[in-house]
Amino acid sequence: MFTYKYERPAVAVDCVIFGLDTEDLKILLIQRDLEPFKEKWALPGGFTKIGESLEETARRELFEETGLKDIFLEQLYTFSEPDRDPREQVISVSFYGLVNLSEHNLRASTDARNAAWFEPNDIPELAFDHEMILNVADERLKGKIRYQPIGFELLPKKFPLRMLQQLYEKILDRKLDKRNIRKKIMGMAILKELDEIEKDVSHRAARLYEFDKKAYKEKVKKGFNFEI
Amino acid sequence: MFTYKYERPAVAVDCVIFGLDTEDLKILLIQRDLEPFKEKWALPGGFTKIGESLEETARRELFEETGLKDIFLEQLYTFSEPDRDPREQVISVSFYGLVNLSEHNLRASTDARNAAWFEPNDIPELAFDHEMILNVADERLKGKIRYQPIGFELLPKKFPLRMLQQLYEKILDRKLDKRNIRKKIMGMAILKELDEIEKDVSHRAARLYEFDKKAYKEKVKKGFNFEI
DNA sequence: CCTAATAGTGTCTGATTAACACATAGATAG
DNA sequence: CTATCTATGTGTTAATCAGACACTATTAGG
Repeated sequence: MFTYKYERPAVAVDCVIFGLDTEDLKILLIQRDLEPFKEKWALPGGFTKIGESLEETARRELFEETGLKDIFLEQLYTFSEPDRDPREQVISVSFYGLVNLSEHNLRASTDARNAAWFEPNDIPELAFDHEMILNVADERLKGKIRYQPIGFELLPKKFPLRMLQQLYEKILDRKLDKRNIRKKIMGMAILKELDEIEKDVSHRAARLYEFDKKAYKEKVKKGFNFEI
Repeated sequence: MFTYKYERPAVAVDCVIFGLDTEDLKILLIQRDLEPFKEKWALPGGFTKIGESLEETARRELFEETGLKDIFLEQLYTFSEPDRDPREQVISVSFYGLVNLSEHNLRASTDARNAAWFEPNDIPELAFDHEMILNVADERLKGKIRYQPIGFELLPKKFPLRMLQQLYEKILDRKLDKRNIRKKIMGMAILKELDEIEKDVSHRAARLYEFDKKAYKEKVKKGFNFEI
């Protein structure tokens, strides 16, 4: 038991994890096994422990609840409406994360909680104010992906240009011209062309590329700005 | 006294307030009157109380410590390194704010704390990790001012176009062409031309304008994007 | 060998941005 | 009242960038 002179809110984190499989951009949810909102789906997360930073909390909870680790994770926003949790006042610091599903698998959860990927237009009713958090994350992703090369976090390490184009079409929600986007991205010189092509496709195989982080960072130092 | 089953961090807010006077973009600091860092300069802020949101905490502390109220204020980032406060673990949710000094005055502080405006290149050594918070706020302001019409928060209600140009030159730290920036901003049609001109200037007086928030919001609905 | 599917590639047009200079209004000083 | 000073206010041109657009090449599979 711990005693303080003044009343303190609890502090938790919630994570909005976007994952790209072969087709769609999905959202990672877990099913709650405790009250309140028992059985409801919710964002993965949990209470912070003394001695850890909030990002550490987020990564720990994410691993405990879903098995995901070593992923791209950034702070999103801190939610603090006094009544957002029916039990007592809980401040939630939210994070958003990006993973490519082909290289990160959900494992059977140690907490015996269901974890699953949901399509954006098939999200169940969520616990707490998690729908609002999800919306904020969605807007942030849409806004940020045009100015920061975070899209590559959603793609496999080696990817064909078609996949990059489809990703941007999905997130920005409009068609892009193949030639124009290739021109643009190749003009940036931040992709490494590999001596490898796709396998197991029933048509002409495309060349594979990978994001050249080193080249990107060098260019940023010289004033380069990513923009799609 | 309040008792909890698990140890909890304290939760505080810190505010980075940018103010524009006739000349420079300044930062609002207060001098601490308590340990730790007694006598040192720090960002205004304080601990949150149960029942209020963090933005409410920020506005309350800002008013108590500096007399400022009804200003533009947005959440910035949440800092949570376990050792950022030498007393115990304190999570700081930071906000940044914008005011124009000609229309908001610091009042004698009820807390008997010194509050004062500092030039960016004349900031004293700060308490805690406040220098880092300040840097994050600075970057956010630089990044955001190009895509959101928040610059008007720093200007008086009625301003000549020269002032707008100087503001952007100061924040973006480069010269802008008078004709080009006028063309751009007038092309947006988000300024109302007033039937008024500057007073008390020792040269030809310039026409005054004001930001037309209503027109701006209408345009945003129709897909307009502010950009300078 | 024929078909189906996707890869890969260049040009033109319109729009946007950046560079650039001078006449005018009003205040001040002699 | 005249000269000077300071800042206002205003268009054009050239360069660059973004968007529209269509065909040939490669591979797998039947």
